[in-house]
Amino acid sequence: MELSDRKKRILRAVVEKYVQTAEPVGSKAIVNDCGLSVSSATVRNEMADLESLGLLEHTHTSSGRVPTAQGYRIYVNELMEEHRLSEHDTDTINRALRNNVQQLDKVLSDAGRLTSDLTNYPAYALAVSSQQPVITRFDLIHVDQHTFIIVVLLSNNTVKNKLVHLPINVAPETLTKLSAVFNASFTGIPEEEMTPQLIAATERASGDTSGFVAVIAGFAIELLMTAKSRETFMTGASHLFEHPEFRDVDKAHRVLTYLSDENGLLKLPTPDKTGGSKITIGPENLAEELKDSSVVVAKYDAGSNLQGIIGVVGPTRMDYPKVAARLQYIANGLSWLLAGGFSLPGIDDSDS
Amino acid sequence: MELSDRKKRILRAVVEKYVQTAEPVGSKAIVNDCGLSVSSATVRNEMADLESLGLLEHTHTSSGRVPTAQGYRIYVNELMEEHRLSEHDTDTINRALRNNVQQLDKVLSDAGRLTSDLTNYPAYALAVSSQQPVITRFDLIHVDQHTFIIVVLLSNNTVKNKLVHLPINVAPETLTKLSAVFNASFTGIPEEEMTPQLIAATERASGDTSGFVAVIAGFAIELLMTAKSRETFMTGASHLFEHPEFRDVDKAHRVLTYLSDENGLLKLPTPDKTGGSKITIGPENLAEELKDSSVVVAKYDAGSNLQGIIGVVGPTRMDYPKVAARLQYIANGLSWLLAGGFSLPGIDDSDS
DNA sequence: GTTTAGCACTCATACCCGTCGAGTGCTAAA
DNA sequence: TTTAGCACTCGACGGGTATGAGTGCTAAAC
Repeated sequence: MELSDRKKRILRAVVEKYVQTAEPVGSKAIVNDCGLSVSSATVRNEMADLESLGLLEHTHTSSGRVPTAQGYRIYVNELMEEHRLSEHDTDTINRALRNNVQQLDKVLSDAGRLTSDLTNYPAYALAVSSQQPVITRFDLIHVDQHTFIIVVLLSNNTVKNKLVHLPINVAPETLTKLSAVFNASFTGIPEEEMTPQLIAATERASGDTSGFVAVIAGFAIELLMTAKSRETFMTGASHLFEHPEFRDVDKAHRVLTYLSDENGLLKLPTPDKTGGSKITIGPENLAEELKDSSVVVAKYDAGSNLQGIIGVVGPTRMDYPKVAARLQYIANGLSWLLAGGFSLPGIDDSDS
Repeated sequence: MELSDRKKRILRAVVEKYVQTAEPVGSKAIVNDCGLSVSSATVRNEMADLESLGLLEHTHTSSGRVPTAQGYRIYVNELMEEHRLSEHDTDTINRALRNNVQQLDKVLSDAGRLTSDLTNYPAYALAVSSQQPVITRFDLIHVDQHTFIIVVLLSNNTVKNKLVHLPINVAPETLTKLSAVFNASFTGIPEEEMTPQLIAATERASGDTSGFVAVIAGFAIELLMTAKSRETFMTGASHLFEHPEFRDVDKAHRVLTYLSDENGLLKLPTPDKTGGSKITIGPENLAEELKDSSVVVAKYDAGSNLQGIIGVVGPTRMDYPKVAARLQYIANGLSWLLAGGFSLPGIDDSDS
């Protein structure tokens, strides 16, 4: 089915007006606003056609029309124009990126917070790891008699650490020796190969009788297990209430509860191969709780396993061009920043 | 003013019934429930007295009474009994603590999440640092030709790290040398003493011309600045909607927005010296947004600057004894765990 | 054939009003 | 001091009516 030009213009006008006002739009308003040189009656006829095509709908006989999910879909696919971000927008985003993305193991939460702040929707962030993570490096740092720090570099380029107190004496030399042992025996192997046998063997090899090896191995296994399950983050919940469709407390509660649950977040849409942002409208969402919300996602990719997804959730009545453009810009910025663009302020280093 | 015994019993009954049902409670219900051997008329008289004392209130002439903030205060101070946690509760909390508190620099978020899950209220967590943080130790870990990791131990026992890419070659020996330089020049000094002069001097001393020193010093300053401003975390927002007093979207929105803002969190109540949990009821809150909500906070303390606050926010109609007991138990558990109770599973290590 | 004006129709919203019931305050008796 | 009785108040609920926006349809105009 191919829509006539005039139908397209009307559909587009309905979507944009509705996005703006949150009120059903009538034929008269269309004529006034979008400069068609026909009467409202003509527009009414066209709108009736659009309705029978399933692109608009009526809550009741009278009172204006509202786009259906399918209507939004056509709008997103065919009618909307690329939103050009204003210089002010790009400036704000650039500044926020520079100032807020700090530690690597906080990328997720920083990215989420940023996305939410800059789009005014609740945002979620997911870490994507294409490969099974392994440990690439161990370090044991001596702090005092009873205390040391385990620092572990994972293959996805994040660094994890743990401060350990032991009731026994910890000599710096022991730590040096142990870290060599660990770097020899535990790097590069996935979690399921860290068997009790391997640990026992390492314990024998290092002559450790005080449980050091067991503690460190335990930490390593724990890390790999949590790194395997994708990490998630959600923030900006309060933005939900800025939209009249969430004045229904139960609806808001449902969506919020869904977003607060890690398992829910993992089931949210992910962008497809093309790399652009992806828009999922209302019932296109798999989750029952989001059947009348929309999700926009984009992907950041700084190579070597440092990849992730940022997305926002809002009502189906959403300014898709604007949100998609901002999200994409943020994702690109993150990619650049994480790929090393941040490491030396003032020196441009934009490889890979 | 000292209340008669009967008045106390009635006030207590009103509070507890109202907490349970969320409906104004009438004189008849009191007689039925709390086994007083007087008629409802007598109770009515007593309630009228309590009202003129400002402990109960009426929305309108008819329909039952509701405790005022002052009524709750009296209840909390004088009438409520210590809530004994069931074995099931303590088991759940213990298990959750063991399983969820992992990395030291995630204590805040883990503690918050836990608190929210176990109390069914939105929870907040704040890190408390009694002293100005300084860096106690630097390590530079070589990763590959262009990449290394900065690991920094702060005086508050948290570990921060950053992965750095540089466009120039990074030799392992250089890193070893530099880390010695940094450990000599930059440990133990607060942020405001990290002047450009000091950095320039260090740069000269180490013979560095490629900007290493500047990058690392920049990171150090950034760290100290963020560590100075207290860290905050909020989670469990969706629990707010489980309480009928937040069916008013605007009210919920106000509270949520307040809690989502770091500056808001920092102004929330903090426990006082005694160490027990502290309860702040309705208008006792400084923040306008929380004038009809209540806050319960407790403090965890694992010595040596590893201290923090966990708290929950809910309607004034809150089961104070239960919430306070749980919060206190969680806080104690955290203290124990962070003080080293976790380091060697199976070995009991409950010093400091 | 397409467009337009006119008109009857529909439905959400707001408002008013009477009823109902829970719970009170007061008074007079126990 | 306590209790029973009674009038009173006020929110919740339901139905009836007015209002107004915006439609669908039809017949005339282009």
